Amino acid sequence: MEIARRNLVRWFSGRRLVRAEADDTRIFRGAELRHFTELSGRLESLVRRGKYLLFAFEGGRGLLGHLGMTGKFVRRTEGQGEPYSRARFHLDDGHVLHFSDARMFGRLEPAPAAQLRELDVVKALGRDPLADGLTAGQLEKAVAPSRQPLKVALMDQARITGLGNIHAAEALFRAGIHPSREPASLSPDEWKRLVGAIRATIDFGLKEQEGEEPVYLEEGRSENPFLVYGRAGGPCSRCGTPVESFTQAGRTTHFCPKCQPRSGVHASKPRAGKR
DNA sequence: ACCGCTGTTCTCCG
DNA sequence: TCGGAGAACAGCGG
Repeated sequence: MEIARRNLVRWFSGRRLVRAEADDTRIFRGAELRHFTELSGRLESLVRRGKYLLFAFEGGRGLLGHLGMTGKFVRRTEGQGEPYSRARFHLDDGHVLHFSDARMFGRLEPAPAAQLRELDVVKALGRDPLADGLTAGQLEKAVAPSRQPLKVALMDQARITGLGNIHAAEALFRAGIHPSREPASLSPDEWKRLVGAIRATIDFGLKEQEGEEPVYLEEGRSENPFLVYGRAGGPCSRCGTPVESFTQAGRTTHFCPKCQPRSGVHASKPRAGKR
């Protein structure tokens, strides 16, 4: 999402939106299409909060954007097609920015720019490690109260925002902490390692995609760039032990059983009032 | 050809 | 309230 933001800022820089048009799909979340097609002019600001983008256009109009699973912004030239293009920004330099999204889990919801931060889904977001900074203490305060397994708690956008399934697994691997650990059981040193690992995971992801057009995991890459995600059955990149996977809250979690030992894991479901 | 997976929320139940 | 299951949707690989 941060790469998408940087691309959009660059593409819009010094240019004007001369025409916005789109297909009427669920990405507009029921809003009237004219609220989108009325957008025009300069992009005055583009702020990212977690996985959301807050667009502010000249004239006070705005958009709340989210890529969902398969959404992406791509730049094409006028007249050039783009598969699964759902909405298009025509710029005054002959380029067209497409919001392309096969599964349409993404969102491009028109709203007055001044109100974007007040939308419920935005207000509900926790601290953003990249935009706000994150200390070990802040991470602990946000995540330790969760009764969920640690990886699930890290993906809870109301605690800290921005981590999805891949980055949560990658951060836990870097920190050497098992994804099923009970958040309240982490030591001060583990919180410190985890916050550093989150930062390293984000930095790695940014560096990895720097200057690239948005790509899917499988496109344009011969090889999985992640340390543990998607490597089930294969050797751990650090110790060679076979990587394992299991399901947490409906998502697949990958981890190395040796680098991320099971000590301190949830017994199962901790019951209140145990002694 | 079918089945089971997929960088994400959101709602509906128990 | 919290947490799990299923839904929204379409493609891809085994």
